[in-house]
Amino acid sequence: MVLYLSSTLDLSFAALSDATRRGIIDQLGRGDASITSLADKFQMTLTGMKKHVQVLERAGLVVTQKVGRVRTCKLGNHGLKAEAEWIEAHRRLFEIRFEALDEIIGEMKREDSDEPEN
Amino acid sequence: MVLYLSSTLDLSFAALSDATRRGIIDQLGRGDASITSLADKFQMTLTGMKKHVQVLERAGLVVTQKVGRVRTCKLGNHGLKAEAEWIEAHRRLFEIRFEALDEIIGEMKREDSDEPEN
DNA sequence: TTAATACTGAACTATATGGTTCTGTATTTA
DNA sequence: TAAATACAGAACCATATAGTTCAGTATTAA
Repeated sequence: MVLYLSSTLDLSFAALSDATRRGIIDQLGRGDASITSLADKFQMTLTGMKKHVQVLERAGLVVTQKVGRVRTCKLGNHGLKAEAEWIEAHRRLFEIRFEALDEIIGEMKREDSDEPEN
Repeated sequence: MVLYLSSTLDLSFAALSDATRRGIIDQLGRGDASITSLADKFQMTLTGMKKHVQVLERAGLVVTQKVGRVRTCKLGNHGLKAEAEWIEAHRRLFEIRFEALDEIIGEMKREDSDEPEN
């Protein structure tokens, strides 16, 4: 289980690290969209938007298809499963650290109340 | 709920987009570590490791403290909550798209079986 | 007190990101 | 057929990342 050898996580987390791209995902959740309509919505040049879409595509989060002169973008069949799993597994890890900390604090308090109040 | 205006998600997802940094988090889950020990573990120069730790620190995932000449790194009280929430919310979004797709496929099949087999 | 350790910071390299403009091409629409 | 639309791609810019080396400082150990 060598989680840190996955380059798909590299690509998807990198894709999600930009607010515009997270916004594109939100938007595509409401319905498919052309590059132009996304560029309008996010006030960006067509070329700029195309690059964002490419980053999302490389990560498998978005798929596109060109029909005629319009390239339509939609959410991919990615599902964010591996990402959710990584995050959940490591949330537990962070929690464990705090539980350990709580124990230490608990012990300190117990020791404290054991001591005679002089 | 303008999710795409959060720069904390930018920082944390960017921090998580590198395999070495995800590995550092794994390692710190097993116990606190100095920059040197992490550099050894990940076969990297001290300076290179310090940069990775700084990225994790900026994202709040790791905290460090220098005692004497040793800087000790530990997991921060971050908890990956916002990240988990974003991912979970959007997993549902991807699922909805597929449910919609399933419906379409279902309809296609029904239409198919409705048609006389000629 | 000298030597080793652990870091800090500057400087450099190569590559990626996030954006632009400008030019060209294919497809529609009028 | 001519004009408008939608994109593709090259080139450029500034900044960030991922790494290095090299020189310095502060601690600790011998």
